[in-house]
Amino acid sequence: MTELREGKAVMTTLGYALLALLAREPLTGYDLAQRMRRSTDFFWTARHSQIYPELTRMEAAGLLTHEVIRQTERPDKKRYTMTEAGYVALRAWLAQPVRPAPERDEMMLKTFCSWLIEPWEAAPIVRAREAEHTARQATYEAMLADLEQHPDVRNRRVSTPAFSSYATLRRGIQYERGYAEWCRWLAETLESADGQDGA
Amino acid sequence: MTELREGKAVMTTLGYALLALLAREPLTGYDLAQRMRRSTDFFWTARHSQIYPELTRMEAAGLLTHEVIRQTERPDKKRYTMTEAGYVALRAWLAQPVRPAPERDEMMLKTFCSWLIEPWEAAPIVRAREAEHTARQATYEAMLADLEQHPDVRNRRVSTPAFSSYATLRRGIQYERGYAEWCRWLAETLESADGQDGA
DNA sequence: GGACGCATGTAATAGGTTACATGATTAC
DNA sequence: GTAATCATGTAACCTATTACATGCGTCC
Repeated sequence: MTELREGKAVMTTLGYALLALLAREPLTGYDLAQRMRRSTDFFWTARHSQIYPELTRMEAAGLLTHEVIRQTERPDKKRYTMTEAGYVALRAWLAQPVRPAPERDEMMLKTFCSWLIEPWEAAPIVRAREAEHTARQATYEAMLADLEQHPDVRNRRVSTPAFSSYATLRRGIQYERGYAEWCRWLAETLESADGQDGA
Repeated sequence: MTELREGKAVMTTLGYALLALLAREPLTGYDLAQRMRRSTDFFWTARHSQIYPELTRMEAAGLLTHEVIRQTERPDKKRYTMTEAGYVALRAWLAQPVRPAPERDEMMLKTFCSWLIEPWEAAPIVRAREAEHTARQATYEAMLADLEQHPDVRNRRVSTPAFSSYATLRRGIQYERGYAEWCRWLAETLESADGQDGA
């Protein structure tokens, strides 16, 4: 049996994020980097500079294998495929409880000291965030509309990749909608309070 | 004029988080560490090992000063107070747009590959998260009830620390409620799907 | 007697970002 | 010509966590 952690190579969350994507289809490091750059539909981000070394480490640990795809018009690429050991590791991780994540939200931090600036100064920043969240909500909703057509989603076949994507998307939409709503409330409060409440 | 960044000491977000707390009242490193350990009511976390050196750096940059409070029964402590330069720096940061934060949510990551395990295996993990978010929602709601008694909040005096705390708390509650709701939906779907949808 | 709270610090390591590096093809 | 996409990698740096370190007083 090939052991997973030889020297001191313990799995990182990034590693599991890569496995999460590779569990669905074989991908190259470049593909993975693209999916992890902007967190649309996916909930973990990383740059290629972090991904390439991680893939190498994971392959050394026996969780992945790769095949080189030679190309003439473009650079050659490595397509990574999960091994059985990879699936075992991912399933083992899934069964473990979720570790509480440290909350770090710059918008909230600014809101916390928004009393230091004038309402008319603060309001536009809040409005900008509102627009961002509303836009992302719209993007997610379009993706959801597509996914809802999928038979696995319609039939609530929960043990399918399509349903899992559907579940995360629902949370994404809820998150963006909620954030946008809160921004709207705060912006309106700041705007209406402006004038009658000086520094 | 005392310059803020002499060598290469640029402000970090942690620095602003510390200023955000110190803008309300002078505090010791220990006090700050306590407020930043668990993100109840506050939205930035850090350990004391990160806080103490940062305070030293910020004082060197002229944003803070400290006075030693001698104690006999307990160790002496340093109480940090913001300087005018500190307020200027914090306000300047506040006026800048919020940088988009990388989304990293382990629960979402697990949901994304929940199709790999049986519904009856996934459901308890989701239920555990639901309980956590519901509990935090309750904590925040109790804090909100208190804050709503505050005259600055009742009169919508937005340029007060009390109102700023109120605004962040509202978002906190909304966040926890939303997350809990989504967990409930997912858990129920997984539980009801169990049996009629095998691997 | 041992754990916990007060109170401050440093050192080692892990995790993540930015920048450096290369090189072909395609689109404006 | 200039930028963008494809494709992979390394190096330097910054941020954050874990662990090490000290020492007194109180509570169980």
